[in-house]
Amino acid sequence: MRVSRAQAEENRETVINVASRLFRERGFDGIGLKDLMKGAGLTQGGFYKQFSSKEHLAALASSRAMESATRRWSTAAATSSDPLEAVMSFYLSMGHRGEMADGCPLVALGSDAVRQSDEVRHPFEEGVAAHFEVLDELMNEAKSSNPSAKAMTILSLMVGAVTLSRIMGDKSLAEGILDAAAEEVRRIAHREDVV
Amino acid sequence: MRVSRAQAEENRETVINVASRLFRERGFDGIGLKDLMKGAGLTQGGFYKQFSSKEHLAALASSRAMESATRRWSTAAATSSDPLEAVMSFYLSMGHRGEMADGCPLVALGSDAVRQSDEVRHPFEEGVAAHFEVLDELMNEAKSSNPSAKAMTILSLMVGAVTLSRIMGDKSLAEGILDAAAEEVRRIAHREDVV
DNA sequence: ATTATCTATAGATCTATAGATAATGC
DNA sequence: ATTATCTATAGATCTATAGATAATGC
Repeated sequence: MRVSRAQAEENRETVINVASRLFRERGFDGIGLKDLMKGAGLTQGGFYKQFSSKEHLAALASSRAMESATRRWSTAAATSSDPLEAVMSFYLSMGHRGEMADGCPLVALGSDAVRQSDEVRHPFEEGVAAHFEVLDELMNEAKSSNPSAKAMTILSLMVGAVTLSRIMGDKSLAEGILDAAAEEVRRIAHREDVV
Repeated sequence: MRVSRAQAEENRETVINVASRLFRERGFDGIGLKDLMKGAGLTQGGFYKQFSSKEHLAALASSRAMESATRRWSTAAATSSDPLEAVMSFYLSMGHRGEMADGCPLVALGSDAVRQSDEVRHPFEEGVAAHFEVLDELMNEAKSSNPSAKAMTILSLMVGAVTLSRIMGDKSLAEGILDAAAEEVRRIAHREDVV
């Protein structure tokens, strides 16, 4: 029954990773501890030896999901000659629209996050700030402690577009929303700043 | 105990209205039938004489919330000399950011709606289409069966901006996101279409 | 000896139903 | 007589806890 300390740590990580997917797929209230633990190949009873509460796991899972999303943005940006196109080509795609579990947590859980405790909402807030930074870097915006208006606008547009796209059952309309957003992001990013 | 038929119908309407507020405030899973009925001054037991299931009430409440949101847009547009500014001045405001229960259902329940049954998701889909139409009318876009790219872009941006604004605890950043979105909406709406 | 995980369960809460109650409507 | 709403409850599920089990770690 007992496993090695290394295995136990690995199990804990697996639970967090599974939770980060399942919360995005079904919502914080849409999945219970029994199924979360089962997803990691464990049983419910061990949960409270690993985590202090479901809420705490939600915070850890949200944090991990947002970090993974930020990493996906900066990796795409770093490995392409056109960083913005690289980000848009996965984010504003029908593939991303259809993939809840591995997609952007801001889209999958944005409206839920607002209703959660500060402990759970905070990772989303940090993640948004991190996304702003990636955007400002890839657009070569002047370094500042505050995000640029461009970065705030582009992220709002991208998050909103995927959200609306998922709501629309009509596939061609869903795709139209993503394409319209992509075209607009290009204009915003390439516009010269005027003072 | 029994009330008149007219009063019964009025009670049913009250339950739907209360639900449309409470679902936005706490999420579909965040409130039970007991509290929903109590919000209308009734008890839990009468619920199933009025509605076939909680899910059905969620569909009715979502439909009502989206209709009310669409009406708010068209009323604002119809009673101002600058329709777009009228819509933006309430939608992209800190007041709207802080008011979950009466605010836009797309922001309050957007990510939840995607996970719900078609019966519940459908009112959101209809509501998005209705918002597109209001936007195209107030921008005097050529009448078409499909929404314009401008309408799709503007709604995506506005929904995304309020969502991110609610996630950010930092008030001045939250306001910055709304202001940046407003400025961009103006540019998009006033841009001449180029072919 | 310690401890990671298991089975089992307490206690709360949730949706849905059954049947009683008391007013309306014919 | 009908029926809108009430009280009461069934049955499922959820979070959290208790204590048993069997492997690790010293």
